[in-house]
Amino acid sequence: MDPDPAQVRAFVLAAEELHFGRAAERLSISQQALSKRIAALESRLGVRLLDRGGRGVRLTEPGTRFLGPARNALNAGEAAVAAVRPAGRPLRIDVWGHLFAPMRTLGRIAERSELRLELGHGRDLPSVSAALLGHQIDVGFGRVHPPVDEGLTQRLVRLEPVDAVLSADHPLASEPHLRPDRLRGSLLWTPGPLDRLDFLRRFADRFGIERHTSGVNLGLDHFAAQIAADPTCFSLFPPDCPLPDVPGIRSIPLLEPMPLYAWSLVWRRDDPSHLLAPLLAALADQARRNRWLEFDPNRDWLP
Amino acid sequence: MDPDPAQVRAFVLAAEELHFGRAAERLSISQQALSKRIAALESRLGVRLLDRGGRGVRLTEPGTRFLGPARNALNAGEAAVAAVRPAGRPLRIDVWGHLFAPMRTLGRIAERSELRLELGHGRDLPSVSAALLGHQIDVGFGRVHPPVDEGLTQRLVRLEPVDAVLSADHPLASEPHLRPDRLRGSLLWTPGPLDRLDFLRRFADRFGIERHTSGVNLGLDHFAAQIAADPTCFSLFPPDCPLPDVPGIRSIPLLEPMPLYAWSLVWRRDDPSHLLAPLLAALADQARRNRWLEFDPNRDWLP
DNA sequence: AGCGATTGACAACCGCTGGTTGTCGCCGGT
DNA sequence: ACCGGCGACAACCAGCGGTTGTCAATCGCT
Repeated sequence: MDPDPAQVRAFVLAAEELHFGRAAERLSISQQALSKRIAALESRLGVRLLDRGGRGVRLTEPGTRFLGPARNALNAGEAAVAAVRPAGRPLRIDVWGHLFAPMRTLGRIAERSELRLELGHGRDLPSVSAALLGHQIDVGFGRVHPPVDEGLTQRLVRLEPVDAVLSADHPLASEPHLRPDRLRGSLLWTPGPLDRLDFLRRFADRFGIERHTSGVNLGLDHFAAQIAADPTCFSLFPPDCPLPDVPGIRSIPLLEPMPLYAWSLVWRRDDPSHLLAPLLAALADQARRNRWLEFDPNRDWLP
Repeated sequence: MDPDPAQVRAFVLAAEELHFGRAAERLSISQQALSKRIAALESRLGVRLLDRGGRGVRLTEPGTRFLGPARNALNAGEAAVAAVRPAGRPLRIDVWGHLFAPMRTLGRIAERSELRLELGHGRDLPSVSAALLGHQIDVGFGRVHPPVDEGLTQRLVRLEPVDAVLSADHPLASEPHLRPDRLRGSLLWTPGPLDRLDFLRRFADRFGIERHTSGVNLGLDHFAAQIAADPTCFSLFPPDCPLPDVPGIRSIPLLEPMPLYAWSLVWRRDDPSHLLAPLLAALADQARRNRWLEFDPNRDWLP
């Protein structure tokens, strides 16, 4: 019987990393799943491929012998699909909205499926809509607030919670979590003109919070430094996005309600390009696996 | 993502046969399953590989382009496992019992797993037991009647129904099925000395049937010719084994009760050879898939 | 030594994939 | 026009392969 390429790839990665956890990470599965895969491969081959000693992982002799042919087999497989896959042009996609790492979701999607993306950056929904209708891009990704332009469709693909991020000197800095209305005394610092940051505006309105707009967006490090320096300010930031390594900054989950940022895709309704389908499928898959679309009106807040 | 080798192999076979049914047969799966596999592969590649017209199946242009690399990928996979699989010696196995095609079960097993078997033929259980204990063979396959020799273990692997086979001139020849006791007027013809054909003897005893033994076993064609020539005789034969193409011969299912022939494996209890495990696993697998081990005492008869 | 952190294995659970059987529609030959 | 052969479609179900939760062993740090 043919070896399962998923198992073979698991072995190759484990052999490269010599570390189950990291190899699993690269496959974006759990360490346990990777362990099972390799165990299954070893049992099918009837040979131990890796020595798991207390001190890390090492290749056994048969493991060494297997590694090369295993890589060849994987390459041959990919060559086979490449032989039929019409390369096609990459999918042109523009991202907009809350400035911080808005495309890490897309980045992960793109590297896990074999989609080819060409990422751009739009200023806001209207500018991206215009680019779509002008055929400069194929898809837009950001927070959609209705009504969307005629001729465009949208689909919600991810609901993402946000943390409050504030200085270590802020009075609330040591709370384990916060109700949004407890931020009422603080100033919501927004890195850019507020009319482009619809979510922040609505958040402030909903919870009665004062806003302070700095004129210009100088990037993530500057943002973090600003927050760290001013104990009267705070801002919002997604928890699964690594904060820049600035001392004196805290990230605190918001609960009751938990504010959710809604990411959607927008595209021309009549787009005949078949490039979109794989992207939608990959996003739907990730959404299911990571429960990106769970919404409980009693628990969550959505502008 | 890597292509699933099961799907690729399905495509390669279908491309060779240009016929879904035959390709499915070679994979020993159903035609529907093969159809789904190929559809899944096509959908994953986003390309149609085969044209299914009313007049047979034909390769599309992308299909032609894919075929070669696909074969390479499969070969590379097999080369990889061959690189670690210690070839080892083949498993020596002896078969005995009711003379007709007793090893077609094993044959199918052997060709579907990548076991290497060395088939021999023993006269009866005692002779095979002796060969086992003398280390001339590793496993025996046949109908085991207790007590089995000290130092040997056995496992039941298949229950197989038997048909009555008789001449077209036999009075019961046009029945759709028979109760075994309706054969009481006929002679059970046994191709060989009855003491080696324990099943036939017990069958005759149980249903009160007279036996007639021809001295010597002259092979399957001779057997069929004998039966066809004598309308007072009948014998027993497994229904899924093709009868030789002799005119005037009928095979009729037996019901109420349905007699079952019990095939078992026998081996040395202390055999340290790891060669046995895959065989047992493959047989267990086939038994599950084909319901080889279903037994209902109200419906079936087992000597 | 003792403690905590790290790392892989094991168990329970579960949704989905890929198999099965049963049936249908289409095409071509007689 | 009918019949037979072949592939597609539908419904169903077991098992695989993933997840989370825990445990045991080892190593480094105090």
